[in-house]
Amino acid sequence: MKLLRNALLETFVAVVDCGGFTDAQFALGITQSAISVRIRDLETALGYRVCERGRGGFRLTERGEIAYAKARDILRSARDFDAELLELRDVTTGDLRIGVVDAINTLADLNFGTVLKTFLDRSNDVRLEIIVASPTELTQRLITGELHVAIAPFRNQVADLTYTKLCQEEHRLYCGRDHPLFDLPHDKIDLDVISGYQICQRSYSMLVSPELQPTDPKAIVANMEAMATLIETGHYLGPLPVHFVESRSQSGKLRELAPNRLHWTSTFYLATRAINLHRRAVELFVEDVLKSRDAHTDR
Amino acid sequence: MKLLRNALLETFVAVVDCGGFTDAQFALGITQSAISVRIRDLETALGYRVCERGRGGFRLTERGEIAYAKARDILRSARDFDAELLELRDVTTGDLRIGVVDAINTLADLNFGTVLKTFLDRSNDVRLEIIVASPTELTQRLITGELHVAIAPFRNQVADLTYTKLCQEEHRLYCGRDHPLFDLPHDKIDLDVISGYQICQRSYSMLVSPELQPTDPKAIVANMEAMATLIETGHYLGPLPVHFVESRSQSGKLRELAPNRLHWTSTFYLATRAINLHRRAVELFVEDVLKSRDAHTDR
DNA sequence: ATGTTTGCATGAAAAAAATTTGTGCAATAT
DNA sequence: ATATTGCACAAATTTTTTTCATGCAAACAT
Repeated sequence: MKLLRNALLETFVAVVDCGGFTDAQFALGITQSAISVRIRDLETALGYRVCERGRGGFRLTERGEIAYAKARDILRSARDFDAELLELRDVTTGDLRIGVVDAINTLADLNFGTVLKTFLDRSNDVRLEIIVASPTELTQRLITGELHVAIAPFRNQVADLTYTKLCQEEHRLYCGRDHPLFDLPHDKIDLDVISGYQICQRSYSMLVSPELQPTDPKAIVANMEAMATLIETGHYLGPLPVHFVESRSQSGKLRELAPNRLHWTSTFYLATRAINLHRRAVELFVEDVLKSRDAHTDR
Repeated sequence: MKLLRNALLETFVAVVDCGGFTDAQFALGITQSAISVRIRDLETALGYRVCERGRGGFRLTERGEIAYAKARDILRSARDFDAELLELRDVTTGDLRIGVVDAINTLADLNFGTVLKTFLDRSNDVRLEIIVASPTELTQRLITGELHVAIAPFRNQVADLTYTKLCQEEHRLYCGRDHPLFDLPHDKIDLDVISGYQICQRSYSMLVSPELQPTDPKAIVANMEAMATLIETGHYLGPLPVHFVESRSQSGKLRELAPNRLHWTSTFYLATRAINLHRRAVELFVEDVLKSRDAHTDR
């Protein structure tokens, strides 16, 4: 059911997403002719052309770009609005837009997969959307309402959001099989030795201790897989979450460096805007996350 | 033109505002019968009853109350959305919702009336809405988007809003004709004498100096007129803006107390959310306010 | 009590709006 | 040159919305 539907805007967004009228037919379930009329009506109402189309290809106009962005936003709000009104009865429905950082699957203490399963097992008709991004970006998207909840190691917490501590993640420094340090005895490896080599940085985190912070890192990655790949080249040292290394049974390909001295923990939080808790779907998901957390800490 | 119109919700809100179907006919320009069908459709879509109606009177249900509040909010957003898209061509249109504190008309350095006149003289088709409330309330409404701009002596400024200094307002302490202090010579009046009498407080401001702050004030008002009225009873002393007293030619009815020692100034700011400046109407209004301010400070 | 008025519901008819069908046109690909 | 693709448009059709006419029940007046 759609309460705050709007054919014109939905058509516009669908057409842009499909890159033209022809494909949007199937997405919208109406004929190309109807689409043509709708876009014409939209443009008449707005008083300007939103896109160039025809055999020459499909392209948004300058104003069309702005209108598209705004239209997508308002349609998202409209979906959330619908969900809020519908959830006044007891059904759980609407969007649930979750943001996470990457490599969260193997975080045992969180057990993201199980949480999702628990949530979905209620057999509700929630439309799930999972976005992977950096903590900074997740914060931004929470504020704009693009996300309902996010799970990440939030370092700088903003006032508009509420954070709930979830679990710890342990990071250690690794090197690959081809790296000079791979076969060196433990007692020969100290901070001085390590700091002689290139360290690959995580773009959004400041995990590595200050003394190892290279002034001008030669490699920066925004993804855990990419970090592991770079380390495996043997050209870089780099920090990785322990659970990530173990789960990939890469133990043979990577070596921990100075495990006693070099390990950092980052704290994972669940973040959300208070207003989102009015949404039943959000409330239930948060409940599931916390239940999972407590199940782990109780042991 | 309405782009993101929604007949069902608009009908619902209109019906609530009109207190029933019969009056809403004229507000909406459709027959009572059509309204009946629309409300029925809305309730079918939502799955619950939003209001009780009939000869017994009109009353929102519990869920209806919530739905009404949400519907009004989303319709407001929808109007703003329309305006944003329409203003991509060069017309200035849509809502302009301005918040001010009371007794702002006589604030000469601001000249609110002239600013409004300047704005309206552009003969645009902006729907103006002016809300009078306390600074705290104005701040709240700016954040929720209920207001686009506000002019008030904002004391605690929040991060989400941007403030621009406008002008100063001078306050002094006054007493009414029937007050014991009205005829006392100047040199007999000092802080000690004054603090022996009841002082009427402005509910939202902390203007009166700490030493005169009664621990348990006997009178609190949230309105300048009310403050003046109370002072005129002769039972209270109270602070008033100088321009306010002068403009009402109340000079004879009120007396300044210790004008040299007891005067406070509050600073007026223009506040807005950065996002609102995307609206042409808002941008132009802000421009007008600042132009008026500069015209005064230049002299 | 009884009749009247008020406020809303409902079915049928009418009006309005949106969609499909069928076709044409222009730019591109073959 | 011919076929194809992507869209526009007019007429016909379907769907939705509104009005009209009427009914009903609760409140009100007498």
